[in-house]
Amino acid sequence: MMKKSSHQTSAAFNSCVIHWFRRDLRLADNAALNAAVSASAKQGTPLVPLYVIDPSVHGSSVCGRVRLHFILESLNALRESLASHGMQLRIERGDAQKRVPEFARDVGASSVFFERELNEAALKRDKAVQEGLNEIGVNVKSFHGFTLYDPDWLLKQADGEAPKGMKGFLTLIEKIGPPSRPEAFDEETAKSLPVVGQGKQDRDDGSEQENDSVEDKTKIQESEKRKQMKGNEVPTIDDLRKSNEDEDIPAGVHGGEKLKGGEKAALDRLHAFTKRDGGRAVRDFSKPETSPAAVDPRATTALSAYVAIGALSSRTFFHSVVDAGGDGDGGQGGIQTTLRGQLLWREHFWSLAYSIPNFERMQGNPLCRKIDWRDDKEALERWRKGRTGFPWIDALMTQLRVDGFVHHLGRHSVACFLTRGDLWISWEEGAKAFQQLLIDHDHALNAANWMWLSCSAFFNRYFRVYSPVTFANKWDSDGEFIRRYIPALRRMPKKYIHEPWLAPLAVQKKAGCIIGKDYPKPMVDHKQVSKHNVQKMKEAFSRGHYGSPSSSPPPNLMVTECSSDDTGKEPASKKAKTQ
DNA sequence: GGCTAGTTGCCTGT
DNA sequence: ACAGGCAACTAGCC
Repeated sequence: MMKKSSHQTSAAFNSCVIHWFRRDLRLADNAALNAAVSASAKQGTPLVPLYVIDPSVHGSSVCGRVRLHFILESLNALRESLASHGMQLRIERGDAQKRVPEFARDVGASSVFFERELNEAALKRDKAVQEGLNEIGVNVKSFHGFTLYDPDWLLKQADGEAPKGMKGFLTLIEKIGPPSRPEAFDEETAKSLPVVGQGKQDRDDGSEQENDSVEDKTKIQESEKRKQMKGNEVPTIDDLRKSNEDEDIPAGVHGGEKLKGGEKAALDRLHAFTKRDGGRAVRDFSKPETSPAAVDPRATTALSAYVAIGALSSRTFFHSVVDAGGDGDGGQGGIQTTLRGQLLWREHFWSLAYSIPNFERMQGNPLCRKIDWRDDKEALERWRKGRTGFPWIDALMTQLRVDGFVHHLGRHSVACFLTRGDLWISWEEGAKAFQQLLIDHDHALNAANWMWLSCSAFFNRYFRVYSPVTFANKWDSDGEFIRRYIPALRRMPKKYIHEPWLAPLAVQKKAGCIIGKDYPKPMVDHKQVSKHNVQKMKEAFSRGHYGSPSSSPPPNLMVTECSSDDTGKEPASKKAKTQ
C-alpha cells in the first residue's frame, strides 16, 4: 500500500504545523483546524493540511465504492477550498500509525493537530500516533468536534455514567443546555500564513468561489494531471480499487438521488432542507412518519452522510435546525422523533459507545444481550446480495449496495429480517455489511441500531417483528420502489409485487419473471419462522445472559455457541447495572 | 418498592 | 378505525 512515498516532501520546509484531517472534512466549525491556523500564525510557519488514505479505514472490506467515492469527492472539495486560502492538502497513503509520524518528520513539523475520533479503534490508533510523534519531539494537540458535546465533559455532567436510555439522556441534555454555537473558519489568519515552498506555485486558479459543477470535473482532471508529480493529488477511485471487485448489481437498476461530496454540498443540502415546504419539513419532521420508499426526493435529509465524514459539523446541523423552528417537542411523538431529536440520538449513542467497553460487539459488551445466533454463510450472503426472495428486503439491500443510503425504516426491515425476525444471524454480521456499504456509516449509530433491532439492547419488545410483506405494503403499496431496484420484477402486477411467488404461473410468464428462475423463491416461510424466532427470543430473555468485560474471551473470538456457561450467568438486571 | 412509559409491528376481533 | 394480545425489560419517577 505504501507504493507512492513522498520524495517531494523531504526537506521542503524548515518548520510547519500539520492539521491531520480525518472525520472532519470541512473548514467551518473545526476547532482543531482553527487552533492549527493560530499556532502556525504564532510560529510564523506554514500550515500543512494532511489526509491519510489508510487500508484500515478505506480498504475494500470496510469501505465500499460508494462511500469511498463520496470521501474522495469530499477530499477534492476540501482541497479546493484549502487552496483558495493558500494551503495545499497533502494526501499520504498507508498505515496512519506509521505514516503520520514519518510525514511529520519529513516535513519538519513542530506539532500535529487533529479532531478527536471517538470510536475504539480510532482512539487506539491515535494513542499510538501520539506516542510515535512525541518520540520524535513533535507536539500533538487534539480537539473535540465530532459530537455536539465533548464526551468527557458530558460524562462528567452525568456523574461519570452515561444514561442507558434516551429518556435519561434527554433529562441530562435539558440540564446542561444546548450545545455551543458553531465557530467560523478563521480566514483572516489563514490567509496571512506563509505558503509552503516557492509561494503560490501552480495554485493560481482564480480561487474565490465559483460554481463547481460541469466544468469542475474537467478542471479537476486537468489539475490532477498537473499535480501528478507532486504526490499530493487526490487519488481516483480507480487508483484505489482494482478493476471491478464490485458487488454484482443487476443491470437496469435505477438508483436513487446521488449525494455529492464536500462541505459546500453539505451546506447547500442543509439549507435546502430547512427551506423545504416553507420550513414545514423541519418543523413538522417526525421520523416514523417519513417514508422509506421515498427516493427522490428522499423523505429525510440524508445529511447523515456528511455528518459521518465531518463535511458538516453536528453543531452546525443542530443550530440550523433549531433556528429554522425545529425546536419543538415533537407533540405526540416526543422530542425523539424530531429532527433535533435525531441529533440527540446520535449524541446519546456516542456517549454510550465512548463509555461502554466493547460497544461494537456482543462479546464483552455489558449492554448487549447474549443470543445464540447461528452461523450461516450462505443465508448471510443471500441477504447481503438481495436474493432472499422477498422483494422488499431485496430491493432495500440493492439500494444499500447501489446508493449506499437506505431510509431508517428500511434499515429496520432488513436488520430485523437478518437477526431476530427471520434468519437468526448475528447483528455483528449485519453491522459489518452496513459498515462497508453505507455512505453514512458511523460506528456508534451502526452498533447501537443493530443492537436495537435485534433486541440485544435498548429495545426489548421482540414480538414486534417487521413483516417483509405487510410493512412493504404499508409504504410501497404499488411497488414503485421494488421495480426501481429489482428489474426482474418490473412487469409483475401490483397485486403480487410483494409476494410474487403467489402469482399464478400464467401471470409470472406474462410478467417475464418466473419465480425460482428469474427471481428467487422466498428463502424462508416468514410467518412460520418469525413465530418460531419469537419463542427463541423469549428463551434468550429468560436466560438473561449479557456480555461482560471481566469474564469474556478476547473480543475477536467469533462466538457461535453462546449458551455455554463461560460468562453472564446472572440475570440481566443484576449484571448489567453494576458495570 | 411500586408504578409508568418507552422513536417508528402485526394480527384478530369488534 | 381501533383496542387488545403478543410477553415482560428497565430507568426514572414518586
